[in-house]
Amino acid sequence: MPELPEVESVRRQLAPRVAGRTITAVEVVPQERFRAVETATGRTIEALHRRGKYLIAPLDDGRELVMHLGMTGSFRFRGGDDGWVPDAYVRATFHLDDGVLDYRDVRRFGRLTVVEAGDYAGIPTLRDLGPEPLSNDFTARAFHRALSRTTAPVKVALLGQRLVAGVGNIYADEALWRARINPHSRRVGPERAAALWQAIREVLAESIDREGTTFRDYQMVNGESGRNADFLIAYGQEGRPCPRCGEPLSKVVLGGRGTTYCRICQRR
DNA sequence: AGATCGGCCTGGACGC
DNA sequence: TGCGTCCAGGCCGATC
Repeated sequence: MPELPEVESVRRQLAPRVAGRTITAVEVVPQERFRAVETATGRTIEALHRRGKYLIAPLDDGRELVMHLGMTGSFRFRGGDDGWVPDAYVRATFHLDDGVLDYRDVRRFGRLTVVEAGDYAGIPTLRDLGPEPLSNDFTARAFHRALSRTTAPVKVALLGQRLVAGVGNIYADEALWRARINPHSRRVGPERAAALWQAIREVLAESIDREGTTFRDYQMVNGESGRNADFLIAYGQEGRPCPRCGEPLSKVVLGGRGTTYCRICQRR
């Protein structure tokens, strides 16, 4: 499940290979979630940016190719030495002036679309996206204010993308464990908010350094896995002893998402 | 307007 | 072995 560190790792591998390249042809399965992608034909990709879990490629005509990997999306180049051969799960293919790039997505939760630059009216999560957690726009003070304005459980609020961009189920559980905050909490005071702010930045930065977490499906452009899975303390670790207090970690469903936490040292 | 919930989608794990 | 059921979850749209 690509979250910010995984998408950033993809961006870092993809950017040098697509920036400045011209799209000579596009093949894409006809689906609403791939709307207007074929109109990128003939355009040159100027750069590759990331906002939250979205990849955004400005084109040379004032539009942007916006990409979201969903749960199982990945990009792979043909003809490299990584052994990639297109399979039945390729949903789109970009023919570039110097190579062929496949978009593969088993579960089809991903999305590719072309919009006027900055016009995200049709992509509500991107339109309403919160600050980049590793930028100076993300401050503990503003994070606490934003948290105070919502009544949802803090875990659900973190997944909403409006308080902060790019946090998904893995890093929400990791950050809440690190900050000792109960995922059900609907009120988080300034000190605990500051601890969570710090924990979010730490878990994301550490995972980027390890090129992301491969738990099931995530793979990089070169087909390799991220190295952060071995360092997960909470996500997917239910029943294992909490490294702080030894209590077996509990699993509940919160906001429709599996949530693993320590009921002792993340007490409400 | 914000909170909540079901649907999308498919492979893999599990039970019988 | 094979079949059925459940689970994973980011986002979106409908409903409360």
